[in-house]
Amino acid sequence: MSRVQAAIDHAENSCKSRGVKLTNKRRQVLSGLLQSNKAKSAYELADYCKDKFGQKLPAMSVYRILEFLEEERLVHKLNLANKYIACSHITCDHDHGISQFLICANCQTVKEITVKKSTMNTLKRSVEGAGFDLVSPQMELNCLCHDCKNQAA
Amino acid sequence: MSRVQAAIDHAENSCKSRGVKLTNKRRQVLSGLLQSNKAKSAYELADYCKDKFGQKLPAMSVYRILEFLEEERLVHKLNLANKYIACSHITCDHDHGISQFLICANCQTVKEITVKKSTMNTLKRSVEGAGFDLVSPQMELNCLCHDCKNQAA
DNA sequence: GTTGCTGATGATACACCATATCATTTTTTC
DNA sequence: GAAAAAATGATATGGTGTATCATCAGCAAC
Repeated sequence: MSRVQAAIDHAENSCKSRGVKLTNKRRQVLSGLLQSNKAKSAYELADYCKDKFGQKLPAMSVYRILEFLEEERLVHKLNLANKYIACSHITCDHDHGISQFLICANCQTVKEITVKKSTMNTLKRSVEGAGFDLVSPQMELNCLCHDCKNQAA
Repeated sequence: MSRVQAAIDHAENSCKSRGVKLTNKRRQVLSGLLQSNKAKSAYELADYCKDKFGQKLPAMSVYRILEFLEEERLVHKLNLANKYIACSHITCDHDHGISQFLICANCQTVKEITVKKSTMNTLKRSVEGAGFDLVSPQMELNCLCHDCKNQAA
């Protein structure tokens, strides 16, 4: 079974156990995100669904679907790029730590990493010392992946 | 002399020594950013200039001016919020470290802090271990300032 | 001083991301 | 199978940003 199919099956079960429905359209959008490791915009996903499944999908619906998938913790929104990616831990059963996103500014490839708790705690203390609270310890870091870096060189 | 005026004078000298011109419009946009500590969008700055100086300023010009001010290291662009702020170190003569931005998700107040070098190095190593390079070690952190947090409570 | 160059600004059009609103369809539930 | 709820469609609009071409201001050289 493909990695994508495995993730979708997992998502299906997760939704069922939470009493919500992974409808056909929602599955299509999720698969669009799963089949690559690049971040995609809502409009790109609408195009993907039209091309791949032959069904026109209005942008409005894609946004609603992405919102649903976010609530179910199946996708993440990357505010830095205004794009979306599948959560890389869909198939994990265990609770996972806080994700940090490395976004390649050139090719949009995204890698989800976990930063050591102690580093995040240090950061948190700096922030609180300045009179602010982190809304979410999820950071988005503007990067270049090594492929793009080597190409540029 | 007001804090704003001091910063503008400093910017003026800095531009002169770099052989570029801080024109009237550029000064107006910069003053729009300096007179508050909130992040502002290009369009908000255009409105500000129109209201305050009675001169219509097309968005296109504001973007060009912001680009100029960024190159002169007088302002920062916050990609997370699609807004801009004046650099909080305009009036410093010394070179300063890498800035991290705390952005209040509610009121757009921005605080520019410096994180310890060792913390940033740890982060950098994590990123490089994942096959990416930081384009810029400038992070933008989605926060709530304590004022907004207390209001919400 | 006027010719021509350069840098700065204006005007217009357009692309992309996102949401508001109301209509329609599909699915549940009884 | 009718009423209620959930999901999706259609349309309009707003915010951010860029591409492109035109115009204007300052300045150098003759």
